[in-house]
Formats: sequence, structure tokens, C-alpha cells
Amino acid sequence: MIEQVNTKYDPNLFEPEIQQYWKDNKAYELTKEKNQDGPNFYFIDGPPYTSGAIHLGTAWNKILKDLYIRYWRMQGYNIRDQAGYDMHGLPIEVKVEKALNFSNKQDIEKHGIDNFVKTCREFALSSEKVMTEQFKQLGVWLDWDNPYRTLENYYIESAWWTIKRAHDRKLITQAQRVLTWCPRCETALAEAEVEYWDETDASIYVKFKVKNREDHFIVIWTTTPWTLPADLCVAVHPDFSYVLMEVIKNGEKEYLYVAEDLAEEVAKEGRYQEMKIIEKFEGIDLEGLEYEQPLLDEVPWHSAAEQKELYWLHKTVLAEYVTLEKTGIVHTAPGHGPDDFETGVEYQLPPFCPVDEAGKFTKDGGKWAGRFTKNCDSEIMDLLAAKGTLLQSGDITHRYGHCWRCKTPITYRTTTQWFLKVTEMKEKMLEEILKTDWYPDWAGRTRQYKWVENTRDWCISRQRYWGIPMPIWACGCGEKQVVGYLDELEKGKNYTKDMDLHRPWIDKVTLECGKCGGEMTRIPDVLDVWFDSAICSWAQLKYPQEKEEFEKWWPCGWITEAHDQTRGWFYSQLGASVIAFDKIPYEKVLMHGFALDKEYRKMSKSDGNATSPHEIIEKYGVDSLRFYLLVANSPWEDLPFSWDGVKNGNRTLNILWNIYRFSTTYMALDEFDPEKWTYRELENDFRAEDRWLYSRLEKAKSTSKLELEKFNVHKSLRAIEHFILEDLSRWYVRLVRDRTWVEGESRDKLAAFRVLYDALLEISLLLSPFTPHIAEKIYKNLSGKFITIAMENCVTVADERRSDELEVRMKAIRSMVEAILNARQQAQVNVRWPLRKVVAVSSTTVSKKALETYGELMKEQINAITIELVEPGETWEGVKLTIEPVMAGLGPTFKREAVKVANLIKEMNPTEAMNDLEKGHLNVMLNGVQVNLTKEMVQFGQALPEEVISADYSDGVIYIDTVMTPELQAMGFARELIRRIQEMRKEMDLAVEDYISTRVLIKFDVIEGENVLAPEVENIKYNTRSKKFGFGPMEDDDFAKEWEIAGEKFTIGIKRL
RNA sequence: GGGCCUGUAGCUUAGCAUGGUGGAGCACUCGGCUGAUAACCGAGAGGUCCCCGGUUCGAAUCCGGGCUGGCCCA
Repeated sequence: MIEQVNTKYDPNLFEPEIQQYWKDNKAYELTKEKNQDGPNFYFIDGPPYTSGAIHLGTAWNKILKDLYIRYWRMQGYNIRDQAGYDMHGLPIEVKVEKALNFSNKQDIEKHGIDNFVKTCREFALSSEKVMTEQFKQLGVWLDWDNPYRTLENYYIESAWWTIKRAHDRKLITQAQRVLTWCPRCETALAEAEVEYWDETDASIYVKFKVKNREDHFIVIWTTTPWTLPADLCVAVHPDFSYVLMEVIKNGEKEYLYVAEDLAEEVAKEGRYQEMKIIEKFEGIDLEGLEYEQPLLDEVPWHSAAEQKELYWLHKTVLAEYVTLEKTGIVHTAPGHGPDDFETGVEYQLPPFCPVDEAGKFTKDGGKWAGRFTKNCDSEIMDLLAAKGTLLQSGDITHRYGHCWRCKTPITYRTTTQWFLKVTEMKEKMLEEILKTDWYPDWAGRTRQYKWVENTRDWCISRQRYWGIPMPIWACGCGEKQVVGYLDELEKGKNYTKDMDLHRPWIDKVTLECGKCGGEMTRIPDVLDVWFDSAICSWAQLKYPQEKEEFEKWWPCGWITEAHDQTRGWFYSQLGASVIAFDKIPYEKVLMHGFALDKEYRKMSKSDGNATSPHEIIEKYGVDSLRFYLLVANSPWEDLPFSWDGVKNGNRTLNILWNIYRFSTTYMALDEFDPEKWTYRELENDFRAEDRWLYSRLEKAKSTSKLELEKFNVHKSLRAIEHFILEDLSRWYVRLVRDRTWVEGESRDKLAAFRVLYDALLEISLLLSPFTPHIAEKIYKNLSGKFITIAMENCVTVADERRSDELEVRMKAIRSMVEAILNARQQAQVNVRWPLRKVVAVSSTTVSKKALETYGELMKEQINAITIELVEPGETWEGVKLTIEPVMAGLGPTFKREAVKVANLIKEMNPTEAMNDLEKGHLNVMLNGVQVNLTKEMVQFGQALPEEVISADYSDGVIYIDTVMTPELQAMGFARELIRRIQEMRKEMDLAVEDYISTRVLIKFDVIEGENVLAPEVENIKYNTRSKKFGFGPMEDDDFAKEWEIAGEKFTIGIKRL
């Protein structure tokens, strides 16, 4: 039995009910069970980081995942959908440090690594709980009860196996490199862990004195004075032109080496009063020019180094990365920059790095030993100024890297770290990218591809605590062992089965050295947290422990994440998987956008421009949020959040709800039984408009499906939305209202019910992956065949119900109706007052066919007595013909003369022109030459007749005759009365099916006697459910009201029977 | 500085591969409808199609250069 729905759309009332219903009835579990023999599909939930509450972007991400999983489930797929969480790493460490008021590693060590790590674990697990609840609230169906967690032992073992595998393939190495380094966290940072924003730094020009030449200087520019103590050489570009210029300030002469194009600028910066070019060089000519290290006295290391055989020390060298900026000469400290490091390698200079983990100068830093590097900037500048070698100093605002977690400006340090040799696998990775389907295409073909092309080796070691420990044990003899399986630890000391594999406990486990028999201890590093999620496609399957699962599922069928994952998870998975299996671990990728604020700015709590999913749900419900996120724009574009957008989604769902409410009201009243009154049973009772709606429905279904397959999520949902609003609500429901009002069993009414029923049910099926709550709600009432709509099969498109003909004709009818309503408005005759005649002057045969099919329907909609059709080619008397040029037709033939021809056309006699054109000799004189015009070049129109009102429609022009006769007037009054009586019924709060007694008292100012209205009495009675009806004074118990309609005064009295 | 993407009405967008007077929805104003009714329908107003050049009779669309915003990198 279909229940009558008389509540308004209140998602916050029924959405939690539906979620409770799913829980109580194990809807999710049963749906999965139903599909367990279906084709296997491996989906991976890119694990969100357990940092606390979810934001709008995370919500969008999960909703997209849920959409497709629900959609594919409705096609019978057996989908592996384990939720996942990324739980290690610096972000959590930093949060815990802040909570404990720590400021550096010493604080952690004092507190005890075990206590610290325990707190990190607790933080991660409690965040997971909060996040899971929030995801569930979004109606997202994933396997929440058994998520994969990167902190579990099986996961760690999987990581170790992967490292071992890399080691066996000789793809892991220990190397000394210059890396970005956070002086607060005291660890190396990956490129992915650095955030850039503007910072104001010193900007200084320094004169390096050329050796053995009085007053000759090489001028360099830098923003990091503190790197000057580590300066070993200066670089020029081999192909640039350089000059030696003579400059004079206050009568003193100096000679400066700078790039030719920048000479003037440098002279200006140095406030020199005169300058003159003495000599020109190619960059390459300057190689080997020797200078005096400007801080030689303060940093004794340099004098010591000069004693060694370092040929290129304190000389000019060549480098391609030098740009024509500032001076065109770059001071180079191989220990403090990746480029500098390369130059150092090329010129056999050591990566001298007098800076410790905390960013302080070591004793090699000489004068500044023990002091934080950056704090020495001003002192170094003062010193240079005192020595007279500071040419200019000022400030510059430029983009500078910061630690992604603690926001400390990064520094560059030379350290020894472990690397995965991703560069050796680059070709394979590129190949694999092209084997994968990317949506949109450029996300893979260009963006991901180019990123991998420029990849460097992956530094995987971190000098921290909360992470997967590096599985490498080292012996004093130099021997190293990489542990790939836990079994290998059983031979060692202090290992117990099922022990926590994290630091510090794992650090106590020692192994016997296979070479010297000594004791091997674990190197203290942990793995880069990006490595954790990189391996999740096999780690969550507990590979290598459980190989069958891997065989069954791997590789993954589909992933979707935001575009920042090009450098993140898309990349890390690819790298790790190619190293482990020579294969990309996913087959399809949908790259989605970011949720931004309405100004396209990143949402952030600190800027106060963030909108939380929670506050949106509170206002408009989950389905509205889901609808909005999925319909607003293409998934791969950034989404500027707009409250109006959510409101709009809510509005559409509200309209769907109203259609549902309308339908169930009458279905329940008539106890409509969809089992009995099937489509087949009623096949011969459908009206043309019913068949039209079926056709539109099938069209919407097929479009929606097609677009979803192409990941055009927005287009898919827009097709459904369009059907609901345009076809169902704004048109079909309007057409069908009279039919639902009929009392008793009418096959015509039942046919209408069937159409509404099918439309609502199919829309629910279509919508259920997008907005599962309202879909479930409607489904439960209308069908309830399964516990949940999710167990239904995805709608199959019934092509035999499609009819382009019906659609084309209805389009013409709708266009005519709209035109007539428009004309009525111009004439100020509202729809309740009938029109004597409507004339449609058509330009094709569509109108004729449309009126044959839908003429009656149209008459009702526009309230007209007769419709007259003027067929194509014929004219309607009284209509003047007009002629207009068509530029699209004229352009190709007449080119720049087109406008001239257009003006000639405007001056033609339309009737003659039309005749000429039909005979094929419509000509004009253009520049004295006669040219022929074709029918593509002109368009004929019809001018307004005086008495009638006209409006254009899709297939011509419509005219309405507004003359009012007494009969028409009576019909108008009847409709006006019906409307008032209905309003009074509602005021009395009568049920739809209640009967009444009605009396009408007329003043007879306009109407001449009640006989005028007599022919309409039955009509009034029928439409107002008046069992009794009479003219005359009110009775005492009548609910009475006075009305004025079109100048006539009425008193209407009704009472319930 | 580089790579990828983006820019159309106050807001959100369609159109762009294949050039021919730019379509919607929301919001706004006016009007209509009235047993889906805190809904619905119609009309109006609102556009330098980011800017500058080029190709073309004709450019939102094609080409070149710039700018904006996003992500990523240096």
C-alpha cells in the first residue's frame, strides 16, 4: 500500500531516520552480500590523514567515491571498498608537540619516545573515530568497520617487504645530498612537504675582491647572507656576455665584473656617479678567475681548505642555471643548495655545510659557531659593510619554502639519507601512465606525465619518531641488513611476537651480523609518511602475507583524488608499485578539484573562510549538499563554494518531494495498486502525453548513464534534474492534474498514476547513487521490493519507449502554450477567461502533427474554444509580411559586401520578394551587377494585426482573439468561483475528499441574472466537490466570504457535509 | 621563472573539437496560478564572452602575446 505523504520536504527529519534504518536492517551488509558472486572490482579509498575533522573537500572526495561505488553496485559488481586512514607522520607529531608544549626534539627525548609515540597513536585513533562518524553522516557507504590503518603491524610488514624488494632490485641507496630541511622538526623534508609563500628577506649585492688585482671585484647577489660562510665559488653562465666596468663614487675608482645587460642597474644600485665599460667577455672566458673569500678571517675552515688540493676553490665556475638577474653572477655554496651541490660535484668541491640539525652553525662556522644561521644575517651584512664590500643592501619579498607542518622557513643542508632510485624506473613509469585511463585525459597524459618526467630520486628517510621504522639494521663493521619479513626478527634479541613495531620498542631489537657476528642495531630513521599510502594497494590486502587476496583483487580498478595528488598519492603509488611489481597499481583515475571559497581562495580555518560540511547539512540536509557538490561543475574543476548552489539543490529535491507528495496523495486516496495496474495492463490506456513522458524519462536515463560512464558527473545529474524540473514538474504534473481529480475507477486516471509511479520510481533509482536518502525514502513507499534501493539493479534503458516524434511534437505544443500565455499577458486576459479563437501560423508541418496529437491537451492548457492552424506557405488574412536579411546566409557569398546586400533586402517589398524567391529569381543590383539571392539569405516574418495579440513560438507565430462573449464570460466566472471555493475549502482545512454544500449570492452589477451562470453549475459542483449547490442568501451555519470578481460582487458560503 | 588547468549576466554555468546576431538556472523587478501551495508558471531587465593583437566578409569559438585565479614545481 502506498502511503499518503502530507509532510513537507524536511531532510533533517527523515535523513537520520533513513541512516538508522540502514543500520538496523544491515542494508549495507546485505547489499554487498547480494553482489558477492558478481564481477570483482577493486576500489581503493585514498586514505585521508587522521588530523581531526573533515572539511568540505574531504566530503566531496568521499561523496564522489560513494556515487560511483553505489552506481556500480547497482550494476551487480562485487566491490572491495575498505576505508583507509593515513596515520603516521610529522603532522601528528607536530600536533602532539604543540599539545604538550614542546618546541624541539630534546623535549620529546626528555618526555620519552615511548610516551610520545603512544600519544601520537591515541591522537590518530581518536581522529579516525571522529572522521568515520562524519563520513557516515554523509551517507557514504564504505567498509567502515574494517578500515586499513597504516599503523597496524601487518601494514608495517608490508612496507618492510617493499623496502626489501627495492633493496633486492638495487633500487635503494644511501647518498649524500643537499635537501630541504626543517630546523625545528630537525628532519629532512621531501619536496612534497614544503609549502611556498611570500617572505621578506635581505637582498644584498656583495663585492668579492679579485685576487692580486687592486680594486677589482666580482659582484654577486644573494638573499641569504648566512650562506656566505659556506661560499666556495661563484658561477657565471658560459653563454652570457659579461663586462668589466670602471665605476667612480666620490672620486674613488673601482672595477666591477657583472653581466653586460645588468651593468647599468648594478652601477645604479651601488650609487656610483660614473660608469664606463672597460672590457667585454663571454662567460666562458671568466672561468677560473680567482677571488678572496669575503669571510676568510671569520671562518678559518677556508684558509685550511686553501691548503688542500681544491683547484676550483674560490674561483669563478660555469653553470647553466645562472639567469640574467641582479648581477648575473651567482655565489655558490655546494652544501646549501641542490644546484650548488651539482656544481660542487662537477668542480670537485666538497658540500661544505657548517650547519647542524637545528639550523645552528657548527664549529666550522667559525665566528658564528653555535648561533642560529638566519639570526646572523644582519651581523654578516654589517661586517661586509665595514670591510667596504657591501655594494648595496635592501629587502626583497619573494616566495620561500616552509615546513608544511610547523611553517618554519626551510633551509638546505647536506646530509646522508636513503633514497629510492625512482629515476631509474622513470621510463617504465611513463609507459605505465599511458596505460591508465585518466579523467580528464590531460590529468594523466600531460600533468602526471610531465611531473614524472622531472622526477628525482625519492628521499624516504626521516629523522623522526612517529612513522614506519626503516627496516635496516647496521653493524659496526659496515654490514647492513634489510628486513623484509617479521620472521627474520625472530632470530634477533628482544623481539616478541605481536610486539609494537614502532619506535622506540623496535629500536631495542638487535640482530646478529652475518659477516662479523657482531650486534646489528636498527638505523634510527623512520620512513617518509608518503611511503605509507604509496603501498596501500597491496598493504591493505596484507600482501605478502596473504597472497590469495592479492591475486583476487590487484590491481585497483578505480581511484579518485584531488589534483594535488599528482605529486602525492598518484605519484607515490606509481613509483612504489613500479619498484615492487613493474606495474601501475590502478587502472582508472578521476582527478577531482578543490573545494574553494566563493572567491576561489583556498578554504582555511585560520582565514575564517571555511564552510564545514556539518553546517551545510544542518541547514539543508545531506542530500542537498551531495546534489550541489555533484551538479555544480565538472568534477575536475575547482569548486567555489556557494550557499545559493546548495539552496538550489535543496530546491530541486523539494520539487521532487512535492511531485511525490502530489502523486501519493491521490494514489493513496484511490488505493492505487502498482502490482495490479502494470504498464502492460494499461498499455492501451496511455494518452499521448503519457507516452511522451515515458520517452523523456528514457532519454534522461540514457543521458544520465552515458555521462556518468564518462565521469561527466555534473552532466549526468543535470540530465536528471532537467527531467524532474522541466518535464515532470513544470509540464506533466500540470497536464495530469484534472485526471487525478476524477472520482471512482477510471483507467485514464490509473494510466496517469502508472506514469507518475514509474517516473518517481525510476528517478529514485537514478538518483540513489547521488542522493541516497530521498531515493530510499521514495523507494520504500512506492516499492520496497528489497530492503534497500541499493539492492535494485541499475535502471536499464527501454529504447522501445522512446519516440522522437512525440518529443518533437510536444516541444512545439509547449512552445505554443508559452507563446499564448505570453500573448494573454500582453492582452491582460488571464487563463481563467476562455479565448474564442487561437490561430497558429506554422512554418513547418510539425505544428499540424503536434495539434493532431496534442490539440485537446493544448486547449485545456490555454483555455481556448477553437484552435485554427494556418499551414506552411499559407498566410492568414490581415497579417502583413516582412522581410529580413540573414547574415549567416549572405556572408559566405558576398563577403565584405554582405552588409550592403542586407540593406538592399530590408528595402524590398516582402510579398513580391517571396514570389520571386519561390520562382528562384530574387535579384538585387549590387555595384551595377545583378546578383541572385537564395532562400538561405532572407527570412520572412509576419507583422502584427491590429485587433489581435501575437507571439512567436518555435514553429511560427500565434495569434489570440480576445473578444469576450456572454458564454465565455460565464465560463470565466465559473472558474473564478471554483478557485475561490477551493481557497475557502483550504481555509476550513477540509480534506481533499470531503464533500460540501455551496451557496452563491450575486449582486448582479455585471451579470444579468443567475441564468447566465446556469450552464456552469455542474462544472462548479464537480470541481469543488459540492453535493449541493444553490444561488441565493447564505444559511446560518455557512462559512461565508465576500468576493469581487471582474466588477461583480459575490458572497460565497460553504459547509462540510 | 616553468608545467597543467581556469576565466562567459550580480552568482553558478551551457556553447568552443567543426567560426555565422551568445543559451539556461539562481537572485532581482513585474505579472499570473492556487487541493504539489513556505510550491508552481510567465515576462522583463541584466553581457567590453579577462585584456591586446592577428586570421576572416564575419571570432566567445581559430592563432599569437599578456593578465587573473587554482594546483604543482623551481
